[in-house]
Amino acid sequence: MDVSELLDGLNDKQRDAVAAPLQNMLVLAGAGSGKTRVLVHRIAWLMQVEQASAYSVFAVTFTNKAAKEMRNRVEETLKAPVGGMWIGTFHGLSHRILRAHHREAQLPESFQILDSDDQLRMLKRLLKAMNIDDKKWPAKQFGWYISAKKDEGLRPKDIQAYDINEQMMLKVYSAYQEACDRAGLVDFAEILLRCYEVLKNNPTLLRHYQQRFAHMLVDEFQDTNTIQYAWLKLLAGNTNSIMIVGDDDQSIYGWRGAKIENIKRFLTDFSAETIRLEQNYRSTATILKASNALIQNNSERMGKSLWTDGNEGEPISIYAAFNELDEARFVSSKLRSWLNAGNALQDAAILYRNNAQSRVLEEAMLQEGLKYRIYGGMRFFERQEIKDALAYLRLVGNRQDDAAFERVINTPARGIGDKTLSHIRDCARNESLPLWYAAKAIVEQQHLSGRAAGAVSKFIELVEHIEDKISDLNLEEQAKYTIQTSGLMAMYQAEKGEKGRARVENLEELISACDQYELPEDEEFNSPLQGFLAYTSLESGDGQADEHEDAVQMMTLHSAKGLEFPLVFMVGVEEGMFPSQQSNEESGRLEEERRLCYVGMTRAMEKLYVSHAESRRLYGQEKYHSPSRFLREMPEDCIEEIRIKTQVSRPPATGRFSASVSHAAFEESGFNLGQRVLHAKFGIGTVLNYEGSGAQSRVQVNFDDLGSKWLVTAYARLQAI
DNA sequence: GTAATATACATTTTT
DNA sequence: TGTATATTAC
Repeated sequence: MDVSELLDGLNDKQRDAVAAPLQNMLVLAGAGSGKTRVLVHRIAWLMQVEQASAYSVFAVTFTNKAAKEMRNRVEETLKAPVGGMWIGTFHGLSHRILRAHHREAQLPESFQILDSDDQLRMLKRLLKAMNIDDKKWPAKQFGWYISAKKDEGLRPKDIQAYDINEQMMLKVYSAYQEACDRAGLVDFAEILLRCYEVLKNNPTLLRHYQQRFAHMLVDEFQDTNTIQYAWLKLLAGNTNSIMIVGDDDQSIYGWRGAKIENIKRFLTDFSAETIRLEQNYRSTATILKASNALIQNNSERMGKSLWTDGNEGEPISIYAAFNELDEARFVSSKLRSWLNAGNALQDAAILYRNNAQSRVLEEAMLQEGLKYRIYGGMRFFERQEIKDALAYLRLVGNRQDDAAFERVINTPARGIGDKTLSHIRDCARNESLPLWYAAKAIVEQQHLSGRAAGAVSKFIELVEHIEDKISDLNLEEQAKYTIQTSGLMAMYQAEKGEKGRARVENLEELISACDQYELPEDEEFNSPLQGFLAYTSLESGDGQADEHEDAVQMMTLHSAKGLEFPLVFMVGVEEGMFPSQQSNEESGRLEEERRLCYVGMTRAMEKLYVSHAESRRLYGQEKYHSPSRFLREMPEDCIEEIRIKTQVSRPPATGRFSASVSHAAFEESGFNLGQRVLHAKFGIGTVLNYEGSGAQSRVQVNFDDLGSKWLVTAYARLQAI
């Protein structure tokens, strides 16, 4: 392959990054500036020009999807498979190191991974055992605390608890950690922290990896947290060249520990050069102009301004809806026109701030007969039936896995109730035994009633039988046999309705996933099953089928990061929704909300619609939100206010919460709830409610002509009739 | 063990 | 308001 091909079609800045000398580098890559392309070409360049071996390349991403894409594109570019190259997620790569050095990490060879759900169950169990009131101390809080501390690289011994609250947190953290260690379990944060510690405490090992990975690349660096940064720094050592790619303006995960300041820290810690990619190949000039203007309201930016040599495009359309139903209907009708104009639905996306907003939209799509696909939600390997099956397989491979034991001991129901279980738990705690061995001991010591003892020993026999039987089978047969013999299949087959059918299908899907699974050759697993189990924990499985069906994409703004669509709707752009209520001025999270808005806007390639609703039913109550400040931050010449044509025009556009009808005036005027009233524009209706006081009061009227759904806030010009 | 009823609670999410 | 989970009743 001709080396110059690697630089062809790149702009100057991209070329600078790809062909830079071996040094530490920050590529500040704006949205749509071709950063993946740069990363991929850089790897190819290292191999072709710098004679780097595939073994020396280490590339880190946050998601499996990104890792997969990078690998594919590298292979495409080099026109050859690249074995030996480490491309993966922070967790995936750390896990790989832990597997290879489980002894140094003080983990059993068959250690298993706890996902957040497992972690929560584990904590709940622990809290019960420790007699901690679940009401006063919710398990979730502990989970959050533990993960946050681990993300900071802190073990219980590193933490000083100054108040009672933290003392409690610490106590549970310690107990939880002990329980995990005993059971050979690691949670997500533990994977990173444990890997970091292993490397740090084993200089020889560290040197080995430092020497091997001469070329490190990191994607989405603005999302790294403390431990990830420390881990990278450790691996990079003093001599390796590391290229990080990121965009401080797209940092939207501060709430889960990401440290935006890691980018700046990198510049000093690694004395790195900065290259800015500001040419955008995605959006129209108008969309970019508005996005740039918006993000300029943030302080402490590293500074970057996107530009394009493309078309100006259409203005951004802003729609003020009466309420969330109107908003949804607006979106669906626009999508209908889009489809009728010969476009594909899958080229359109609806973005919202929180998942709860999807429902009304979903209903509107259904009504309009438009196919849609909602991102997020339950993933394949997180489903109940799948986790049940995996728990059997885990227990077969690792009898110490208490989490798996708890999950399947009475699934399907085999007459082992709470009482028997607490016997087992007590014994396990007293003797410091894994639950499995405690159960065995209890049966042997005949501490149980006949029936319970029978049930428990039958369970023990079952697991041992499965282990015995599947040892010579291939992975697919192992899964099949386990799902059948455990009785899971029968149990879900007996479950009636659509749900049961779907679960059976999922179990079958799991078996075929086993069939398709390929054990990575260069990773150290003691069995294919071991590899598959790790795979299911680290790769939650994209889940939904029908991916090829033409459908509108619906997702939160967060999950839209990295994607692009010709047509984008950003809905619910109201104060209190976006920026969200809890991200107000005092919280110090406003800038992150603004970045989120920036991310949303820059998803749009051709056309962007932004909408807000004047009234919105939220948690059973009608809320009145003013348009988001973000709307005001978009330059006027980039936007166009639109309204749909109905017989009814909108209420006055501005000052709508001010005092045309004050509370006092309203009462004085003799209006009552249920009163029939006439509005100059909306016609006749019934007064439903009025609330607030003085200049803030609002009157809600249900207008006859608008249908019962149209609850409109009428601000003035009401006449009693 | 399941079904009915009470209660809490409600950004954002990958691994 | 609607959902997920906990508790209680059968």
